[in-house]
Amino acid sequence: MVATTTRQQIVEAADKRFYERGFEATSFADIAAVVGLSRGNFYYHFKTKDEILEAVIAHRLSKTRAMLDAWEVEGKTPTDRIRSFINILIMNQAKIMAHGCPVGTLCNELAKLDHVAKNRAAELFTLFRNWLSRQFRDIGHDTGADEFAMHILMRSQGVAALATAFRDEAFVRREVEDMCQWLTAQQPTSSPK
Amino acid sequence: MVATTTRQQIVEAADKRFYERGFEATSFADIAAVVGLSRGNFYYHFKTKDEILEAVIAHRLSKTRAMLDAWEVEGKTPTDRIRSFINILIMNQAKIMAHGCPVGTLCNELAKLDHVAKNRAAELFTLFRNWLSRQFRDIGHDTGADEFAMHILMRSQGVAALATAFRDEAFVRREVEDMCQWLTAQQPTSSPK
DNA sequence: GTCTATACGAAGATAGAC
DNA sequence: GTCTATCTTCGTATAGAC
Repeated sequence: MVATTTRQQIVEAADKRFYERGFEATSFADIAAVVGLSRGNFYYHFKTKDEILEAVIAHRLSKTRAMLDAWEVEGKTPTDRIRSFINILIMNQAKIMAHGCPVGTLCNELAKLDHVAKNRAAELFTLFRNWLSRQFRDIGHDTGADEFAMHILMRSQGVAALATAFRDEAFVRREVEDMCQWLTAQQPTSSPK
Repeated sequence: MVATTTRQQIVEAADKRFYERGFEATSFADIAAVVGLSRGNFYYHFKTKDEILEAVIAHRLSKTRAMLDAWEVEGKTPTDRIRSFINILIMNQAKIMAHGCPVGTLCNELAKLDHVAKNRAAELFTLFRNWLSRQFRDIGHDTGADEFAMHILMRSQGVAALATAFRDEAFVRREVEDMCQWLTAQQPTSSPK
């Protein structure tokens, strides 16, 4: 068994609260209460709020890499793997309807605050972007793979945003279905040039 | 000339700050400083922050209605009018890259705060949705017009989100072009059934 | 490594003078 | 309708005891 350090607990609690409530709206007392720490002790682990944010982003980057690696192993074909990505919208539907996409909403908030960590948070997008790009290359798209990656990323962001505003499950299902159809249509023709 | 009331000035300053910095991150002092008011006097006009938010949303709804009405007059065909909508992504590119979509980011923030006004803010989306839906009906889509409206709304949200994160003008142009092509492809066949 | 106590400023909000 | 003064709460941050 892995002993969960206090630091880890703080990062996980902060991660959750930042996602559910937002970075600005989350206070130290808020996080400390979840972990069961006094506010004073908090500063032993993190000196400033920005330090916690950096730790949370690093934690999310690490979790995301692990998830992408898992999809790499599970999916038989690149197309299957991309479907894993699209399906997050279904898997996390309830959370997305309540709090939006964790990546998109964090990037938006940090952009507004013009926060030093805004580009660091965007690395989360880059992780997905590069992974998707590689899948499209593996399908056979020697050119345009990155454009395809951005397109599918864009769609998932759009669906998440409207899912939060309208909380319409049928809409989410429909758009996921449409994304999968689009994906199928992107298979390069097997006929020779 | 229209005498700008202090109340109007407050609403417009709050509107701008809420968009550029976010609702939570904007303080009374912040808005008061822009208008040139003391904090104390502020409360003569608005009792709570939520009251300002409601006034800002009402103001945005009114501005949006005026914009949609203008597009209605300017655009010769429904397709032209929908293009006006798509083109906001180009027109407001710089602002979107810095602060995201005003509607999407507000809805996201209020959803996280589980704020009483979150559904009120979503009415801004509904305005666009219904307007787009009507355009698609006018094109000739007796069924599915709302689905088309949601699809185009979804795409514009997705583009805005990634524009903020990556600040890539080429990406925005490419996706706008792709949306316009999609739109053209949605013209119902003129051939009889 | 964890606690209590405390400093400090910012923010929301109120009372009352002008 | 605008101001100053004031209150309270909260959030960030520090010092120092256990």
